[in-house]
Amino acid sequence: MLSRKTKYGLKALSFLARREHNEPVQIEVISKAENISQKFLESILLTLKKAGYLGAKKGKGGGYYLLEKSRNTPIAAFYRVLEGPIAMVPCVSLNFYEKCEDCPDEDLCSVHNLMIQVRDNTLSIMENTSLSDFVKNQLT
Amino acid sequence: MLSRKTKYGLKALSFLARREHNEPVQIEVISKAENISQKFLESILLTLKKAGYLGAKKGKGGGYYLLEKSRNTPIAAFYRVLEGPIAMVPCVSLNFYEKCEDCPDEDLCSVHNLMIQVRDNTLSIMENTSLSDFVKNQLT
DNA sequence: TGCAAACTCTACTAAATCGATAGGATAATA
DNA sequence: TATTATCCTATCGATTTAGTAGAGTTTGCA
Repeated sequence: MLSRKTKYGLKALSFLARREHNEPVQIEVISKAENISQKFLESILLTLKKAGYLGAKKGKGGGYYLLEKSRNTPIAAFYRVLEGPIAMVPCVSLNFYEKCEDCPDEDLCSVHNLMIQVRDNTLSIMENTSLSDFVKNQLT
Repeated sequence: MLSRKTKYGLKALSFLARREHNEPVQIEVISKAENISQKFLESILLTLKKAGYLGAKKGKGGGYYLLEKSRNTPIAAFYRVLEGPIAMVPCVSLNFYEKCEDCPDEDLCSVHNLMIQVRDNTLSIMENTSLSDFVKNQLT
């Protein structure tokens, strides 16, 4: 299940990407447009900024803005920052690998082998969908 | 992320399916073979029994056994019983659908549209992998 | 009949995570 | 220097997770 954090983060990115110009938008504007608790969104946008996907400007006329390169960034990248591993089990994670304590041999674990398939499929979608693509199939 | 409950449940099903005959196996045997806390496994197997995938026999020589039809049951079915929805967001779930409060129009939500793709891909794997298939690619 | 084996069921708990909220610090603008 | 808006830390209640404890029930067997 997607956490609200990730969902809200993607919606906010989507909101910013739908604008033609990457100009600062106040948190309040995004939170109202997307029906997200403002304080919660605040921390999410900060995370995305620290990860290098958003810029921020303080003071009057300030806000968060999309960094141009983020338009070509795959959703997988945002997902990893917001949610963590894409894999359903740490032992098949590419970026967050961890061995299972209970499993002596991964190659013989049926769960492991199935989850590799699931990961590959999910990954192929998330890696091949950029933020621009993500936003493309909708109006406004 | 897969919960331990689901992971253990699938491992236990896998253990039972790897045996040729569907004869009762004590919880203790499964828990030791698969390195699962016995008490925890107890409740998981009970769940799978109540869902109609396992049989149980009490007393000496008793234990849990696989119902033959479970061999042809897709992993998706076990997953739903153990973990819940396969979809990452309730608004794209086939079996556990719920509308998002924050989303006025699902068709215009980029998260919704992406998660439909992810769901379809994951589903196609889990619906097309039976317990027998699941176990096929391993020894012992 | 009675005992032991094994599942059944209810209840409880410690720890972690989630989804926020509060409030002050910092920086930019006018 | 006052205002605006992000930055940052800390806290919190509710829920979920991963178990544990222990008594109850059914079955097989001597």
